[in-house]
This record gives sequence, C-alpha cells and structure tokens, in this order.
Amino acid sequence: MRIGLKEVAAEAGVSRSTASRALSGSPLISAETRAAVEQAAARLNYQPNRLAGALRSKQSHLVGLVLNNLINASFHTIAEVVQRRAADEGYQVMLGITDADPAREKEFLRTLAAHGVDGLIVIGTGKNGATTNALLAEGTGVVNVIRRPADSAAPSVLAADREGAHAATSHLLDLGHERIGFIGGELTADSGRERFAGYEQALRERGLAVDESLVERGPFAPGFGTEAITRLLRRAPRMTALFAANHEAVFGILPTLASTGVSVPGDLSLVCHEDISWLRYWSPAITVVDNGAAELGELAMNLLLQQMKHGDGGRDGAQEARNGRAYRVGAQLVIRDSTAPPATRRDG
Amino acid sequence: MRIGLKEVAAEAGVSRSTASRALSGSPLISAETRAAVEQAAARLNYQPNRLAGALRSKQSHLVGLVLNNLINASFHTIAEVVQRRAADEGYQVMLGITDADPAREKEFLRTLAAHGVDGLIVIGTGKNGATTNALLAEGTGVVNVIRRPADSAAPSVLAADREGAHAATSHLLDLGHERIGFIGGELTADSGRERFAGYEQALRERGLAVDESLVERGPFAPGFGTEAITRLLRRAPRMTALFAANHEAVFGILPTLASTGVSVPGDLSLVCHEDISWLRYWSPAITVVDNGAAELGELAMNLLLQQMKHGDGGRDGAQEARNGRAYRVGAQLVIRDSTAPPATRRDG
DNA sequence: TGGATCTTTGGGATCGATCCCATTATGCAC
DNA sequence: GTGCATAATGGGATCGATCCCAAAGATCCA
Repeated sequence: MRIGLKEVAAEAGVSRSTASRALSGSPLISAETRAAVEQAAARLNYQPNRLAGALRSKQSHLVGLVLNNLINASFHTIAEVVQRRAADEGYQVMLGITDADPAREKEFLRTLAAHGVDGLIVIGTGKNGATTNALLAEGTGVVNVIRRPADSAAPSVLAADREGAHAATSHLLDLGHERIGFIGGELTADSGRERFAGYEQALRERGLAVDESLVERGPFAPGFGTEAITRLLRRAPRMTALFAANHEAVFGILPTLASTGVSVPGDLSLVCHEDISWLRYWSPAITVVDNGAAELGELAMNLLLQQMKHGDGGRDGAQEARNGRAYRVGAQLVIRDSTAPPATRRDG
Repeated sequence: MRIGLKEVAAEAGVSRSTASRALSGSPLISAETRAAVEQAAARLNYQPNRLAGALRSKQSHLVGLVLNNLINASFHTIAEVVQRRAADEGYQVMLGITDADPAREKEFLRTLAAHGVDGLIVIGTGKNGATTNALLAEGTGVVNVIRRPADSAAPSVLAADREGAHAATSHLLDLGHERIGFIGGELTADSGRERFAGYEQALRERGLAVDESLVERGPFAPGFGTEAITRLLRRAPRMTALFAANHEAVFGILPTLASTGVSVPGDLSLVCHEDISWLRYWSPAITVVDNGAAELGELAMNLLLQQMKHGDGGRDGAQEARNGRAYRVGAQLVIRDSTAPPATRRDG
C-alpha cells in the first residue's frame, strides 16, 4: 500500500492536520512535533501526493511550456533554461509542441489549463491572444516569448532582432564594407521583417540604400540557404560581406561557401544571426549576433514566477505583474574570425 | 466562477454521476441523455478538472520524460516524437532534465511519481535501476531508452551502436579502403565501447587488425573533434577514410577538414555516426549511420502505452508488458557523397 | 487563583471528479 | 397482471491532501 499523510500522522502519533502543517512548513506548530513528524515521514519514505494537494490548494506547482518545436537551437535552449529554473523553484514543466499550428497551440493551452498549471510560457504563433487572456483572467500566469500576440494582456519577452541586425550590419560597415549581402526570412515573419529593418537602418545611417540585388529572402530551411548564397555569388560578384539573418539557412550557406572555395573572411566577411553552439568551432570561427536565448528563457521564467507568487496574495501585486508590458533582451555581437576589412582591390 | 461537472449536470437537468458517465463515454447511458449533457457542456464551455479526475481514478494521463539534455540531436528528436505520440493518445508530457547527474535524475523520478505520472520514459544515466524498479512495482509504467540500467525490470529500447559502426566500417572496406581512421568516445561510455567494437569487428572480418595510430578517443565535445582530426592528419598521412563515431566531435571535424583543404571524398572518405539534420546539406552531403532516434522514441512510447493500457486491466497483460526485455532499433547506413573508393596512388 | 491571551492541536468540511451500490424505469415472456 | 432480467439514473462515499474553526493546553499578569 502506498504511504499517505494519514499513515505518517499515525506513525508520529498526531492528527493529519498536524502532520500536514509540520511538513508544509507552517509556523503554527512546535519544533518537537515538527521533528517527530519529519522523522516519521522519513521512516516511512513518505512521498506526498501532489495531485491531492493541488486539487485542494489550487496550486499545482506545474508550469506549461508551449513551443513550435525542439529542433531550433533558440527553442531548445529556452526549454532547457525554463526547465532548470522551474525545477529549482519546485515547479515541474509540462511540454506542448505545436508545429506552429495555432489550432494545436490552442488545444494545448486548454489541456494544460485543465491539468491546473499555475503558469504558462508561450513561445508561440501569436494567434492565441484571446485564449491566453482568458486563462490570465482565471488566475493562470502567462508570459509570451519571442512572439507577442497583438491583443495580449500578458507580459512578453522579445528578442532584439532589429537592434541585433543593426549591430551586425554596422560592424561590417565599420570594417569598410559597402556591398553587404542579406539572406533572411520572409517579410511576413516578424523576425524576418525586424532583421531586415535593422539592416536597412544601418545602411541608411551611412547614407547607403538597400540594393535589392544583394538581398535574398526565403523559408526557414537549410536548402534555401544553399540556393540563396549560390544565386548571390553569381549575381553580385563584388559583394564583400554577408549578413545571414535566417537561422536555418545558415546550415546551407556555410558548407556552400566552404565547397565553392570562397575564403572567409578573405573574399567575404560573414555574420550570422542567432548563436548556434558549433559556429564557434567553425573555421574560421563565425562572428554572430547572439540573440540571448538563455536570457530570454531566464527572464520569462522570472516574470512567470513573479506572477505565480502574487497569484494568491494581494491583487495589486498580481495586477502589477500581469501587465502586458514587452521586455527586450538585448542582442549581442560576438566578434570572431569571420569578419575583416574588405580586400583592397586594384581593379575596384 | 469556474464551471464544474456540477454546473453541467444542473444545466442538463441530470445528476453529476450521469453527467460524468455521458462525458467519459460510458456505455450504460442513453443516447439522448449523452447528447443533452454534451450540449450542456459545450454551452457552458466546460473544461474538466484533470487533477480531480486523476486523484480519484488513479489515471493522470501524464507521462514523464527524463533525459540528460535537449541539445543533443538524438535527445531532442526523441523528445519531440514522444511528445507528439503522447498528445495524440491523450497524454501530456512532463519534462525532467538531469544533466546526466544520477542524483538529479533520481530526484526527478520521485517528483514525477509524486505528480502521479502513469508512465516514465527514461533516457538516463543507467544508475537508477532500483528507483525505477520500485516505481514499476507500484504500477507506474517505465521504459528505458538508449541506456539500460543493469538491474532494470523495465523494457529497454536501445540503439544498435555496434551494428551501425560495423555497417559504416564495412561500407568503407567495400569501397576498398584499408587505412580507416576512428574518432570516437571514451571506452567508459557505452556508446563509445560499442561503436569501437563494431569498427574492430568489421576490420577483423577482413583480416585487418586495429591500428591504434588511426584511433582517437575523447570527450563528447566539438573541441575534441578539432584536435583529434588535426592529430590524425599529421600522424597518419596515408589514412584514406575516417569513421567519426563521436556525435559532438563531428562539429569540430567537419570545419577543420574544410579549412585545411582536405578534399572529401577525394582525399578522405568520411562516415559520421548519428544523423544530424544538416549533414545532408553539407558539401559534399555526408554519409551517415542513422541511429533511428525517431524510431527509438516511437517504439519507447508504444511500449509505454502498452504498459499503461494493461495498467488497470489484467495482471497477466501487465506482467507481459513489463518484462525487462531489450529491444534494438536497427541502425541505417545512409550513403551520400562523402564516401568513394580511395584514389589510386602512383606512389602507394 | 481566575481570566485573558497566545500557542498548538484535532476534527470535519472541502477541492471536483469517479466509483459503487441501490433504486427506478423499461421490456419481455408466461 | 406478475415476475424477472436489463437499462438507465441518482445519491453518497471516496481519492489524499489542505483549510477553517473550535477546543485544549500553556503562559502570564493582576
């Protein structure tokens, strides 16, 4: 038979209420009683049933994490950080993978709510603001990450895509490059648009205009990277630098450059957006814009913990914590060996 | 106020018992009553409290997934597969990341059990056989993946490391290579030992002995790959092929080969163990041994579902499903463009 | 020593579902 | 019409913890 609180209470010679108080750290109990109960619990190897506790106390110590996939490096990095931080604070993480399908995402949000999660971290499609707002109103904590539904009443933790792209482009401009290629995502994607905006802005600040013949946009896939860089090399032989703003495309761009004998940074300086661990081991080590995935996860979890702690306490605090404010985690340019001044050409 | 079963019952004009039966698909209820209750539930947007249901019925519809990290491609692939399959079967996944620390792993196993998970998938350290056996005895489903504790009473789903390594090496031998390098993990790691054994066996079958000057073993880290391949190239200039059996090291090996001008497969044929999605986009596309991460996850989840379904039913079935049998998921050699016959040398 | 206050404890209700048992309706055969 | 099996329903107990209220015991001061 499984050991319950009742058995512990009997073993310690006290009532269930007292045993409960002893183990939950209530102050209204004597030190000896607490010790006795703790010893009894240890003797019987008591393992509290969290389900029962959650049902009565309305605190499940469960956090839901909803995201598109676990393949993308930023996503699984965030998942790891969130999980660690949650575990350290006594929360467990329930996982939902949506494939970026809003319907599936909605389904997960409701199911996780049915399981009584105290809070939700949504790295989502941005299409379920209404659902998360409803959960928020019922007292569930919510934090949006990376993408922010237009109508969300929950706080959002966003990457500084525009600033990062601006920094990357400015770095290349500082080195003396003027013909800088751009391979990014479609303008329909938030990150695609923001990063292009940062690129454009940096150029404009130096009095340069975007040359569309240096720009490639396409899906988040390695295959696109291969095609894009091939086209760019043919179309724009005088390009001296490239800003790769499409995470997945990088997987196609790098090998193609290596195999076609383009020397980096000799022939082409290269900056990639989003840090992927092994880019540092590339030869040459790749200069990147680190979007701070770990920090995004960290901050999101902090905001969620804040909400959940205020949850049963004062309404003002909860109100405070539950505003729809957006937070930005700054991007960081990590300069490695793939960027250098352009080769001075006699024929230029 | 939150809508409970009581409210639905009132709305439909029936008792709570009847409402419960209608919504849980019990056969002892009339079609009209069922329809009426379902409509009432829909009208009120009823969302059942899974906590309460789980407490009473001892079925939480929760599955625990314990793994070392989410960075490793095999791990996050398995995590994705398990999550999808679980969701399709009406289960939610609770995540535990252990950093390969047995103590942390044990902690997670107990915590997840306290949350009442119906089953556990453990991609673990192999050090907590006793704990999982205890949970198994209490009626929780357990499946080990990739690593199998020596004393585990639960079924295990293992990768065919030895066979995969054998296939990779044989492929190179078939092409005519004789001086085949090996970069792998330490022999203290199960996968390191098994893969080396497969390599050795393939050589022996052709009457060749292992030449230790062609072998490098080290930690699972990109940096090690860089060092290892650099040493090998210097030490064994006549090596014509390489089997890279250390997943993480591949991240160091590939760029180093590219930057030092070693032509693949012209100068060196290359096979990597474990499929990493972007290896297909490398130039040349890399021949790999696919360890079948997705299939590992799939099979593990099937075995777990089997246990959980038998869970409350016949003891015989449960007994059957809960043997400590080991299952192997075959490795698959995926031949791409990085392997070719050795160049015939005038000076050989 | 009595009474007021504070500390500590026990008993019962409760969270929201499911399960078991008793009860009522229904159908069918004789 | 009676008897009996079957189908459908309702009421209360239950899962295992926490919460609330009342009561018992300890403390202290007048």
